Amino acid sequence: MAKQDRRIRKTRSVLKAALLSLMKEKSVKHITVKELCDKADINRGTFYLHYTDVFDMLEQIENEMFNSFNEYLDLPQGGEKMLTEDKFREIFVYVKDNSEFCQVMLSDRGEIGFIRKLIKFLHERFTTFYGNTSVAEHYFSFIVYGFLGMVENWLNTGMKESPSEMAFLCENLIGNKLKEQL
Amino acid sequence: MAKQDRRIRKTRSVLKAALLSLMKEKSVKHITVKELCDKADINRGTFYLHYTDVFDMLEQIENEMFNSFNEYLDLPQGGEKMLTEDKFREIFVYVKDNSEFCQVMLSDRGEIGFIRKLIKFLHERFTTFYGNTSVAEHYFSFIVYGFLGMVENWLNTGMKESPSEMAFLCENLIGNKLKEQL
DNA sequence: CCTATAATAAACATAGTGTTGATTTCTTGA
DNA sequence: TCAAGAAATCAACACTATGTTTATTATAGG
Repeated sequence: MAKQDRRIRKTRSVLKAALLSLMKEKSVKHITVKELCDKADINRGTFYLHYTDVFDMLEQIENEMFNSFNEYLDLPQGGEKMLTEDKFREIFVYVKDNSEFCQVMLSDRGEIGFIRKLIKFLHERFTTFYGNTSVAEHYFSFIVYGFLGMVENWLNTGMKESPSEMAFLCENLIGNKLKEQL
Repeated sequence: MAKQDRRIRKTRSVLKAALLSLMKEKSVKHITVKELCDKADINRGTFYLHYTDVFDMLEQIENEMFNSFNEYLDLPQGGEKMLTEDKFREIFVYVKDNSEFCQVMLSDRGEIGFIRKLIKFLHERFTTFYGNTSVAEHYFSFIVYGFLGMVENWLNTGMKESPSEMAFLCENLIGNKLKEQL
């Protein structure tokens, strides 16, 4: 897709900043188009040129984020996509670079669609280890959600460990110990 | 608390049914007080005698659910509260008995506050196994989220396994293998 | 049966919504 | 650099849902 008009980029960017800022104070469900536009100093009519409502806007932002996340990860299409320690590290780097956004979106001010998209995203990029029995599926869900839990905990405890350290923990836990045991 | 007036119970119950029913069609964020009351055949003014808005209503329902869940689980106050296989089974029984509600609330039509409350609930009722180092905290989050993942997967695949079977899987995974390994 | 209280009905001001048309400002590429 | 096209603004609009109030009716429970 061609690069879009600078005015469009600017409008969306300032609206995005305003939304993120408001979401630090209150849940997205209580944010109105009016106050968002006031905050961003954007004509309300302009908002409707881009989005249908606040939730639609958040969803578009989420989708952009997942697209950039996907490009960044650069996993081979089709074939085996099991995450290696390197890929785990890249994920933690990405999360750290977007920590402000991720933290808000995973908090109770966010919107459940983000978590659902994230689980789906991870689910598609982890590889099942142990066939496709229903038990294996349960274990697999356990691992995917568990990984999300570690990311969330890392974010909420100030990201004290480096991405490499976190990747090591993940590889150790998911890639080795669980694999041996299950 | 004393048992409340039958009319109150009836009003709330019919509103709750209407909300759940609407949430099967659309996300809670798009449900208005008006359509909810129309569906429930309740005067809109009556709604405001009980709740401030749809989100407030959902939150009250969530809280009632967690209170009943907590009573049902009947864990000893204060002391060690590590979940045993028996308790795991009880959780799956409870989820099954409330599967309609749980499924909607965990879907993208639900509200993120429910997941946050649920994680918090589980977090408080699992016992940490390995001290309180930051690494242990990460593993602990992994387990709590992982458990939620298994519950969600079980719900979304038609609850084919019995609660006892699921409890066995959990105990095996969380109580034994991970404990030995970490 | 009586009293208290919950639910109803109707009306109201208000705020936010979503859209429109005319106008101004800005961007881009020739 | 300038012209054409597109985006943003502004003001106005009808509309819908909100939240509250008042008077009235219905019902629960002692």
